[in-house]
Amino acid sequence: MDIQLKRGLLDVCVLAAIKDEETYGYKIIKDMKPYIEMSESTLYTILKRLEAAQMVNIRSAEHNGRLRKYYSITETGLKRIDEFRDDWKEIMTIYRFVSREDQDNE
Amino acid sequence: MDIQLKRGLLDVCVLAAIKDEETYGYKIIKDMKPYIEMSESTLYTILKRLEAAQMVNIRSAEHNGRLRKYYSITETGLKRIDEFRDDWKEIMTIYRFVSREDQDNE
DNA sequence: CATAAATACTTCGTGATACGATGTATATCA
DNA sequence: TGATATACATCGTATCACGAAGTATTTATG
Repeated sequence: MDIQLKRGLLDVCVLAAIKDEETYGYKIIKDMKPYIEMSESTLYTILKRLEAAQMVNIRSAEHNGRLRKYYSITETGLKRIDEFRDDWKEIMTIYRFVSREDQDNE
Repeated sequence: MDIQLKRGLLDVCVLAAIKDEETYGYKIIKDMKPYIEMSESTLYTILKRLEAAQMVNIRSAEHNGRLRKYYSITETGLKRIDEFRDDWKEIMTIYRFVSREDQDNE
């Protein structure tokens, strides 16, 4: 998929992946793969950004002798998903504008 | 609307605005205003980009003593709109992923 | 046992691009 | 006369997705 088209989607996708359960970076990438793909460098950048915006909480915990960072969503993060649903209405309007057929032919 | 969300949409919106009739920059902005807003600097950058990609043709003509640049869409430009429709299917999948409700509550 | 692959996270540099600010120039309107 | 609309252009900046590369451990695979 076009990289520019992904830009407004990725943040909210990651939030959606975290929404239901505390999870960690590597798992997020695998969970989202059927829907949208992103590189590791992208994901960890996004997670940092979401933390700075206080949309996720981070907890470090040992797993198999290694530290793993677990992410959970915050109220602000949930609000962000709701806002996306509002944006979606605008996007649908745009989509109809772009994909409309000419009145005359067909 | 979130600036990042617009990024993949703007190019194809401009193409859609040009699709039906030869038009010019200032008019495009006004035509699209109900659907999506963009600054003039953004629009003219996009038009240049679309020209470089041979998705639009440019014709300069005098209007009221001033030069005005008229844009029309090319085959490549029409193809770009079609490709966007394919991308749209992926976007819908992503939307469903983001906006799904939890299975348990509600 | 050695080597490869998977897991897990990090840092760095780059390229694409939307925008505000600013500039230029003419026409129209109050 | 001054403001507003029309019409296009240039420049610098901030955001951000990505590939490349690095670190380190665990788990196959031969």
